[in-house]
Amino acid sequence: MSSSADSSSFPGRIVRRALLLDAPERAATRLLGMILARRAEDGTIQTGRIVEVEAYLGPHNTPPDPAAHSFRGPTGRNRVLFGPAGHAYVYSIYGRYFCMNVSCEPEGRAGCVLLRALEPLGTAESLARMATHRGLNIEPYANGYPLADQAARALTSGPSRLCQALGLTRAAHNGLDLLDPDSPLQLREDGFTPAEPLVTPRIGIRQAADWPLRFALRGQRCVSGPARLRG
DNA sequence: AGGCCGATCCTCT
DNA sequence: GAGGATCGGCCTA
Repeated sequence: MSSSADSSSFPGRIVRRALLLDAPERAATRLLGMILARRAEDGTIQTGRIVEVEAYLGPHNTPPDPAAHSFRGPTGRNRVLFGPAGHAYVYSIYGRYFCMNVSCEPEGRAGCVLLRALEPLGTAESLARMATHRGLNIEPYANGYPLADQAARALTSGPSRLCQALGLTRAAHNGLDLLDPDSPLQLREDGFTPAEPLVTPRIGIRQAADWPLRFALRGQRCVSGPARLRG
């Protein structure tokens, strides 16, 4: 048998739910440095370290967050946000992409954290799988690390890129408990301790465009956005 | 029933 | 730096 640990089990250990039972700004900074890990139906896994996030506030806040999907209360699409902390909220955008959030706060409060970028992790085989998911040529990934900066960014720098790389869809992943050891999509931690994050306004929104709710790890190559927002 | 628009990405200039 | 793809969801009527 030549099944490497990488392709059969997730790295690190499951995150404690208490870390996410909190306001989105605090949950967001705690998510930085954690690992998002997905097990595909064929048993392979794809993983990345979270390097950029954005907080979206629930409608109970004053003032409420007009950029949040929960702004106008529960709907069929956003109901996961009003449920318990630590679940995946995956939605489709522009008809062709998905974005993924982590719900936070106690049940009834709809705060959440958008995952905007990952540093890809894993073996060459795993990186190549992510490249295939992204529709990229696997050749730059077939030898594993070190990955060129440009190749790493092409994989997982951006909220919809990371969903593509990990094969995340609304149909398969929306509502999953990220802290359940049997879940095919989990949040893990491996002892990585990030420094104080860069804090900026959120990207790509029109409402509340100046609220400082984007958090990124300084010096991380996969952080998205224009240079001045990448630390 | 219909219209509008987006927490994006990619291509081209 | 700008524009197009593409469609589900939410709002108005």
